[in-house]
Amino acid sequence: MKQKRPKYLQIIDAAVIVIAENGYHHAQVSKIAKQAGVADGTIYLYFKNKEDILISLFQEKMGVFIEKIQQEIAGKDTAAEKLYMLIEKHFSLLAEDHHLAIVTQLELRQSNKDLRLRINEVLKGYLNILDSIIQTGKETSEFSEALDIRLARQMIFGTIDETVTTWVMNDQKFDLTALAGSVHELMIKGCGRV
Amino acid sequence: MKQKRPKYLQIIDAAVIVIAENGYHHAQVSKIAKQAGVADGTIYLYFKNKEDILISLFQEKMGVFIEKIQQEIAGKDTAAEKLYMLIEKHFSLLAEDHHLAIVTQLELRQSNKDLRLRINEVLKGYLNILDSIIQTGKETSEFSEALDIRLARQMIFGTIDETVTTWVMNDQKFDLTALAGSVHELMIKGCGRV
Amino acid sequence: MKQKRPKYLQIIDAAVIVIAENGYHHAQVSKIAKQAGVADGTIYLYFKNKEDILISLFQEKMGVFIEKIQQEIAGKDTAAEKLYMLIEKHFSLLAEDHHLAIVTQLELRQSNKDLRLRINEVLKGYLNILDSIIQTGKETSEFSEALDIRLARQMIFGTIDETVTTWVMNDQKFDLTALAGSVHELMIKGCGRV
Amino acid sequence: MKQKRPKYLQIIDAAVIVIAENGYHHAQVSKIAKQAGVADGTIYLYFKNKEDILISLFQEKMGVFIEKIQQEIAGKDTAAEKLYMLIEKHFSLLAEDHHLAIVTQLELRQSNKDLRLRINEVLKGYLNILDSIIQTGKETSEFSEALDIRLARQMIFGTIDETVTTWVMNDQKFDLTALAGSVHELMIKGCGRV
DNA sequence: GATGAATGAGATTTCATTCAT
DNA sequence: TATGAATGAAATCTCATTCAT
Repeated sequence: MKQKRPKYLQIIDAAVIVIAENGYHHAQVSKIAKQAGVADGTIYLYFKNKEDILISLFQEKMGVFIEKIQQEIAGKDTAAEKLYMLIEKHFSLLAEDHHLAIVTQLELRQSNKDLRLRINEVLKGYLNILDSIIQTGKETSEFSEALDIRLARQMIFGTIDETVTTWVMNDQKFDLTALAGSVHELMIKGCGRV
Repeated sequence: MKQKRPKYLQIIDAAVIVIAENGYHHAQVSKIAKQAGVADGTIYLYFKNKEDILISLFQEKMGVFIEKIQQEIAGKDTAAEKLYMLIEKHFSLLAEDHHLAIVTQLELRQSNKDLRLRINEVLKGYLNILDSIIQTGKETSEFSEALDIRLARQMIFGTIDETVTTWVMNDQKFDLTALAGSVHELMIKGCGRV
Repeated sequence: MKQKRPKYLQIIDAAVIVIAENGYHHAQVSKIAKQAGVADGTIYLYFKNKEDILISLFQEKMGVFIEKIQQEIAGKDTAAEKLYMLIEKHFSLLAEDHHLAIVTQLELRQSNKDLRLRINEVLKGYLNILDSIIQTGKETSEFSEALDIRLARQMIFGTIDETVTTWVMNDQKFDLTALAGSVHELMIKGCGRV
Repeated sequence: MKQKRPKYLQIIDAAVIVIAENGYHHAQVSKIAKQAGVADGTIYLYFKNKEDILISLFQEKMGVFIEKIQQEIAGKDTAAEKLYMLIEKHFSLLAEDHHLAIVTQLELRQSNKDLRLRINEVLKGYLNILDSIIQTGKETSEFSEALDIRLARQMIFGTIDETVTTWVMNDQKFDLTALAGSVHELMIKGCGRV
């Protein structure tokens, strides 16, 4: 018997769609409720307030994101392979969900400082994966032993993020996933031994 | 006789301060007017609307930014040296103006999609410099001939931007300019020949 | 076998506590239900709507109030003695139940005009006792024969009510019951023969 | 040249009318604005928020109230005469302004605890006049030297207030001002020497 | 009788922009 | 040019009540 999808997820998915299609500032609670097929007030049975929807949205989606990436890289031996899977998965997961891509790359960044600080907390889980890949790479001598982990992390995340944002800004016209190889190569060279 | 500073610039400088100190969403036109020492209505003699203030702000400040960077790299011979100056200047110019750093890295990103598209237009001038450095590097064989210019640009800009944002988010506690060397090294390795 | 306390009274007592502790405007039906240990919907099996809870509360509590006062004054001979018992009992009954005092003196007065008109209906039972005491006093010539019953009633009720309200507003810090004698003296002089 | 009536008073007068005619809970800011002939937003140029309108209303009206009463009693010699003027003026001022009477006796009492505490602050000015009349009466031996000032004040204010409220509740059908004499007599007897 | 998840109407306040002076 | 008082649209959230189980 198919279990009824909990309203909690129903609302989060509705929020992604509404924000992606209307923009952060035009994503009224009433629109989200309508999209989710519930009454306005029902939203507040599952979320404390509007901001809570957005944080939960990010946590929920980023949680799945991190989990999938961890599954993929667990089976890989080298840091280079792990990094490739991370980039490839990052690109493909967003390429598969255009709405989510718009929300994470453009709309959620319009939130205020407080919200962004809380989003950054969630983001730490992702950055920790990156750090551990880099650390592994240094230990196996795949990467330069002089490599500053924080800088390397900023390079990798900054490059990935900038690439995805460019792709979204260009209306997702080119094949994002196809870039994984080249981006990976750049990163590996940057991290690599001289 | 010293010319009276045009109100236009007076208002832009006021906007930078008000946005940096109050945040994008609390930077009301009336606050900017007060900081600039003019009446609310006066703002509209110099700017079409609030969005116009923000775009003008970015144009004005980015214009100076680009000009200074171009001056610095004009005297350098190699692509590597040019890239170093760009990174160093990028870091030092923002390190010198904390208000501006907050505005460009955090606050202006809360603007809506339309405004950010127009900001991206302004940003192109900066990215063009980057492209020409990379192109030069490829022509002189400093950089790999297989290097994808767009990807390299995204790596360099993404890394610089992520580094500055991290610095601002950490309340500008560490020495940003001191990172120029390490960041440059990473970029050069990423762009370099195998 | 002790009969199970009817839910009806259970809910009324819960309402007194919730209103006293949270204030009239924060006394949601759901809070009253929780305090009473029943489900929200159960409330509506015993009361027509929220207003009905409040009126019933006042009826129930005022009924006991009137009954006790009538018992006390029945044994007294003179109007003066009857009036003393009324004042003393009025003060002592509220001094014994701080929650109820807050509800009747402060919170229930925030109700709208309609509700207060209906509360006034209930109050008439009390005012009738007052009227009959005054009438008795006039007949026995304890009180001035020129005494206007309605005015005398307003004086007595107004004074008692104002005194209790002052006591509640001052966080019930002084001994309300101890004032019965002085208040009684004032009233007797006001009502008395020249 | 007739000076334009300040918007501040215009809005307060509008608030009295709207609250009297619609009841406290249906007196939306937009209704008050419409009645005052200004835009909704204009209200907030003169008042911090809705509660501020109500407090200002009470202060403004009570200020006039107190001033007029003080003028009247200043010319009187005995405490009894002063008390008579106070009662007579209290009744007549409210009898002249039915809207205001409804607002002070019924509607404003529906406000929350905070607001009522602030209203009580304003009321103190009135109660101080009462206290000084009673004090004077005691000093001139018009009143009993054993008279408790606080109790006497509660009797007088309680009786006046209860009388006015009864009058308002009865749709102002009887002649309130005509009661001044009888009420005064009651009070004087209550306060008087045995 | 009892439950409690779901409903949906309704109002305060902000702030970019205008325009008469 | 410069002013600043006035405008008015727009959206979050609460909570009394219902009804399927």
